Amino acid sequence: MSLTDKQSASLLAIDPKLPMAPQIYGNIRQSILNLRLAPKQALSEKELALMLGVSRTPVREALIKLAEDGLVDIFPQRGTFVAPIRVSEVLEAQFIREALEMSVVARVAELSDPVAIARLHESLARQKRAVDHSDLDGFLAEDENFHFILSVSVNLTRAWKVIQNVKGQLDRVRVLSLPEPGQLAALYEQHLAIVNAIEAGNSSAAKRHMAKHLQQVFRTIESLLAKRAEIFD
Amino acid sequence: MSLTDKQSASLLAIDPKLPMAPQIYGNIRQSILNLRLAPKQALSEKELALMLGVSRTPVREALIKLAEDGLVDIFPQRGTFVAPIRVSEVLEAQFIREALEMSVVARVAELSDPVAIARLHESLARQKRAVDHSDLDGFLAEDENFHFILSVSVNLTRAWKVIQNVKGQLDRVRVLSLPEPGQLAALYEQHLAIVNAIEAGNSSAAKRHMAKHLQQVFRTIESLLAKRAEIFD
DNA sequence: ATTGACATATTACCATGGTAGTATATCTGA
DNA sequence: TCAGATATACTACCATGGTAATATGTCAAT
Repeated sequence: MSLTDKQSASLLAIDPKLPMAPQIYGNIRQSILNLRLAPKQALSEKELALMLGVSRTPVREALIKLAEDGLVDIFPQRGTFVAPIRVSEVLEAQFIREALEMSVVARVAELSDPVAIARLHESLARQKRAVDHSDLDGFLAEDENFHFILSVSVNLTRAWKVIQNVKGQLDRVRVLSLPEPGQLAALYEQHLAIVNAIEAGNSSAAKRHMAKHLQQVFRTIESLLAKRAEIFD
Repeated sequence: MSLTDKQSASLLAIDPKLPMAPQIYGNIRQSILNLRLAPKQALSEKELALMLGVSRTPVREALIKLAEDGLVDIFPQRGTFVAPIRVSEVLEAQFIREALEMSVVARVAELSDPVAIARLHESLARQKRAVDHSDLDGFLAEDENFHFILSVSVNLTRAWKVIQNVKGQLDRVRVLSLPEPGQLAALYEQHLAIVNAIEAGNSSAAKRHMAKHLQQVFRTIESLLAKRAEIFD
């Protein structure tokens, strides 16, 4: 199927004053993560450039970065395709994220910075509102922000970049399971437990709750493998 | 100072049959890591392309990737420069590497795969030879391989990529301290302790030795900050 | 001597054309 | 009907030219 058929609406928001390559990257990335661009869908430089109203060069740069994220596969002289969801890569992304975020949250608990804790509580309040309104997109954005606050509060911006990169593989799986009832509330409760452990300065409890939180993905994969086999490779 | 003056010899090994951008990336990266390209040195697309006998496009792609690694700073419409060694980024790279490699080595110890253990012993033997011959470059290559074996033996190739990326920040510091006498032998002993813990299936001991091993960088930074202040920012 | 305005040079960024390599469709021969 | 050869279309990759933004050097005015 051609890209143009299904995609023309969402990919048009490019501000010509700002650097184009990062905008294009974010644009395509979002479309891949929410599965509007399906796994194995072909992505041609030329067609994307035409749709976005830019030249092929910044599109190419965006695709290269997506390939490093493992979200697209580039086959030289053959084509570029949205990467299928590979279970092994999802599990590895989970491994990396868990290793990093457990170390991060331990450090946050050790420092026990009041400003950071206040920010986390503000985030929790916004999450609660999203849960109560069943605002899925709002919750997802705030979930991202919650984990961002954790890393940045202990000055680990590079670690956050790594987490964010591998998180792409996980988000693509999670978006398939989150609409199920009760999921959002469960995630909120886990975040709350993490913050409570941080506030108590209990780093080992913080790590334990974080691990439990992140390992949600295992249950998700299991149930999806049966239902949506076609999007896996 | 111009690039052309000091760099013409080392940057010329480009094979035109293979994709150029990755070759250029590795080429420049190596030169930055061994400090032949000094921190704050200007790198212009045009000049690098001229020296390497290629066009500016693949050079640009290589520089973008190096910027993501934090090894160069790109200032749009102003110039691209070798990044100064920023202590905060070195420490964060250390944090990330430690979090990941401790989780990796724990998994290696839990699996206790005989093939992996054999490979690690072979690597140790090569390291021993390099130490006995005071072969610095040989040891560095085998050190890289040793850590590579750990990740790959438990199928964590993406984790290895992340480790390798952040390791750049650490290598640039380490290359300044490694020629000191006794350093190589100490690293070998630490590798040996790690393998022994793995062989015993003792994952917590493996983690402990790995942490001690990696934290060598703290002592290095301390001694360098005094002696070579000009390469820090 | 110092400051401000202006001209020049240099930069990264984007657009676009050319090329070698690969897949697919079409044709040929049995 | 089907296998193999050929032509066509498509791809990512590289080369190169144009452009707006920034830095630097020059010179006049005070």
